[in-house]
Amino acid sequence: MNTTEISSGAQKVLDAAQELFANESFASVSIAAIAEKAQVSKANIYHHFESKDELYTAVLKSACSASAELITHDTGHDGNFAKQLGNFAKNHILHLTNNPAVSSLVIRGLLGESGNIDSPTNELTAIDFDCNFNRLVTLIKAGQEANQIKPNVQPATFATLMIGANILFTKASKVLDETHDNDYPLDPEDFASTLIDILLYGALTEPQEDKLP
Amino acid sequence: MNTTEISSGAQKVLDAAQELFANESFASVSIAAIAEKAQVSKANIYHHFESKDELYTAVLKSACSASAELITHDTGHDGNFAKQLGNFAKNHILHLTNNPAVSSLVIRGLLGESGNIDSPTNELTAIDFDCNFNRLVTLIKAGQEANQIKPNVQPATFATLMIGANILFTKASKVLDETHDNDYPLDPEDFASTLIDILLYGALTEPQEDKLP
DNA sequence: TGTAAAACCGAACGATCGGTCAGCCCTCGA
DNA sequence: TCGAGGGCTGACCGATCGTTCGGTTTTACA
Repeated sequence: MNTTEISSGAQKVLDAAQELFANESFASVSIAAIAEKAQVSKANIYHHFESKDELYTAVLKSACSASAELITHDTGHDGNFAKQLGNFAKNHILHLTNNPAVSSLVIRGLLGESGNIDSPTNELTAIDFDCNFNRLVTLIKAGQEANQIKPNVQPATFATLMIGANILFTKASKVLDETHDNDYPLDPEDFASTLIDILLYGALTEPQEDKLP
Repeated sequence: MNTTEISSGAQKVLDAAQELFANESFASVSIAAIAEKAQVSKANIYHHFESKDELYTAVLKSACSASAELITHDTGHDGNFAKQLGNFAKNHILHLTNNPAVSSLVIRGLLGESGNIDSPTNELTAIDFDCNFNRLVTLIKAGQEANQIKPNVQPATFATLMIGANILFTKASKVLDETHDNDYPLDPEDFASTLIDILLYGALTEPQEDKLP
C-alpha cells in the first residue's frame, strides 16, 4: 500500500516540513527549523533526504497526490451540468479550505517563487494544477456538447474564473474581512453557491444578449 | 513633486530590489544580489535604507502607489454598468500584465509569505489590494441601485470572481499553455472580454432562474 | 545471542547571510 | 583655498545557512 516506502521517521520530517513550507517560502524555512519542529536532529533529515531541495520536492509530491482525487469525487455523470459544476466548485473550495498547506504550496509553485528549485518542482505543481484544471475544462466541454452551456463560453476562461475565485477567496478572505465589516461571505459553501449562481446565470438583470447602445 | 525625496542612487537600488523581489521571495533575495544588480556596494544600500526590511517596504510602497490610480481611470460615470465593469476588467488585467513585478509583489503579500516582515508590509499590500477591490465592490453596488445588476449578486463575490480570474490568468497562463495546445486565450484583452461575458450573461443556455429538479 | 543494517545524534565544516565601520572621493559654500 | 558633509566603498563582524562526518543507539533477522 506504500507508494515510496516512507519510514515513520521520515514521515515526521515530511509533516513538519510541509507545515513550514506552506506558510513561508523555501528560502526562509531552515533545516534547523524543520528539525526542531519534527523533534529530530538536523543530521537525521539528511539521513532521510538527500538535500533541502529533495525534501521540498517530496513535500510537494505528497501534497499533490493528496489533492489529486479529492475534488471530482461527486461530480457524477448525470446530465445536469449546472449541478455538476456546482458540486465541482463546492468540492474545490472545501478542498482548499481544508488543506490550506497543500493549496498554499501549489499556489506558490504557480507563482514561480521556486527559490533554488529550477524546473522539476514547478513541473509538479503545474501537473497537479493542470490536472484539476483539465477536469473542469472537460466537464464544461461536455456541458456544451449537451447543449446546456453556451457554445461561445471558452471552457478555459470559465475554469479560470471558478478556480481563480476560489483561490483568491481562501487566500485573501482574512485580509478582506479584516478591513471590511461588510457583506463578504465567510462560509466557503455559501461562497461557492453564490459564485456558481453568477457564473451560470449572469449578473445582469436583463438576460438578453443585446447590449445597451 | 517628490514624495519622500528619493536620490538617484537610492532609486537605482530600489529598481533593482523591485525586480528581484518580484521574482523571488524576500528571504531568497540577498542584499549582495541587490547590490550587484544595482551596481553599487552592499554598504551603499545601508547608506540609503535602514535595513533589508525597510528596503522591502519601500519597494512595496512604490509599487502600490504606482498601481493605485491606474485601474479605474476610464470606468466613467455613465449609467451603463455592463460597460463600466468591462472596462474595469480590461484595465485591471492590462495593469497586471504590464506590471508583473507589482502584481507579483501584491500577490505575495496576500499569500502571507512575509518572510521576516511581520505586519506593516502585509498591511501595505492589503491596503492596495483592498483599495482596488473596494472600487469594484462600489461599482457593483451602484449597478444594483441602478437596477442593472441582480440584487442577489453579492458584490464581494462578484469582485472576487473578476479579480481572482485575472490574477490566475496572468500568473498561471504560462504554466497552462505549456501543457495545452488547446484554446486557452493568450491575449489579455480577449480574456477580459470573454470573462465579462460570462460574468454578466451567465454560461447556461437557458437564462431563466428556475433550476432543474 | 550475534551481527549487520538502519536510525539517529553532536559537533563541526565552508559559505553566505544581514549588517557595521573607518575612511576615501567629490562637491560646494565661505 | 579649505574644510565640512554626503555619496560611496572594501574589509570585516557574528550569526546562521546547508551539509558532512564520526560515532552511538536501536532495530531486525539468522
